[in-house]
Amino acid sequence: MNYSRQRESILQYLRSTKCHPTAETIYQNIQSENPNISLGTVYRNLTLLSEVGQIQKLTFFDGPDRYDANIVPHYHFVCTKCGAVLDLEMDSLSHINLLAAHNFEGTIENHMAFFYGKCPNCAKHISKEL
Amino acid sequence: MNYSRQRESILQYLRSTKCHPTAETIYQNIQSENPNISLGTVYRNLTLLSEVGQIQKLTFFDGPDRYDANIVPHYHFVCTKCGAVLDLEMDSLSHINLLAAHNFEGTIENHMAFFYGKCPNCAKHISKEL
DNA sequence: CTGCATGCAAAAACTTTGCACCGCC
DNA sequence: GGCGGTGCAAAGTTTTTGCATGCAG
Repeated sequence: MNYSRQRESILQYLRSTKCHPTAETIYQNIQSENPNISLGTVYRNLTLLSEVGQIQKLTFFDGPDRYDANIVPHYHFVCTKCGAVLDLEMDSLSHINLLAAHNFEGTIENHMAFFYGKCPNCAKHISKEL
Repeated sequence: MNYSRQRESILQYLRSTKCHPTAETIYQNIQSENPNISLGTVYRNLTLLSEVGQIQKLTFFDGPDRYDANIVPHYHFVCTKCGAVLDLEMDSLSHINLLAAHNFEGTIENHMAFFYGKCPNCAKHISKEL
């Protein structure tokens, strides 16, 4: 994989934020550094980087996929009110792979999990309204 | 919500199968009963039914969303080889909500999880090849 | 009748891809 | 120079929506 300024820029941006941005958001935020970059290039590089494991692709219910440069296993929270995606500080749930494998004839390699509810901000506002 | 033959048909079909079909698959399979039904109607009803909690929408990494008439909490397995989606027989992991809530200021309402690996069929074929 | 539901087709939303050109090594 | 990467635009895929019409209550 050759060096490319665009890919570098994407990776830098992704590492600089905890927002789990979408391809579109990344595109907009690196345009100052890469005035001529195209959205297609952003997608191509995001796909590439996640294939080689340098970043992680996050797919939730709604909206476009999001990306995360934090490849240490961790879990995500999605706010059902404002849509924010946050990292959760919690231990690995690797034990649940065993639970899943228990009555299963195939092999369990891994799992994907996310949690949802109200984020700290929205929870605060809701409690005020009551 | 008024009665509609189309919605009834979608629900019936979904309840008759364990395949977790996509909107497209549902559409194709109920055409014999509903020759003039449109894909838009299928989507509209699937959205409606999942909003009122009569069915469940499943979003995985790739491909279109899938739907499940089994609304008893349960988990899914996705085969990384053939793409099959299977139900897992395992207990609820509701305890993981507590783990997630532990260092978190917001509220955890629920979680979504799926497991991936090789399904019984693919696992069998792979072990033969070795 | 009144309003929700439908069929149809267009469009929206998101992502991938073909192609000619460009830049890394 | 060769090969991988890019920009651009077109096309692909999945889902939603506007509108006129149809059916349930």
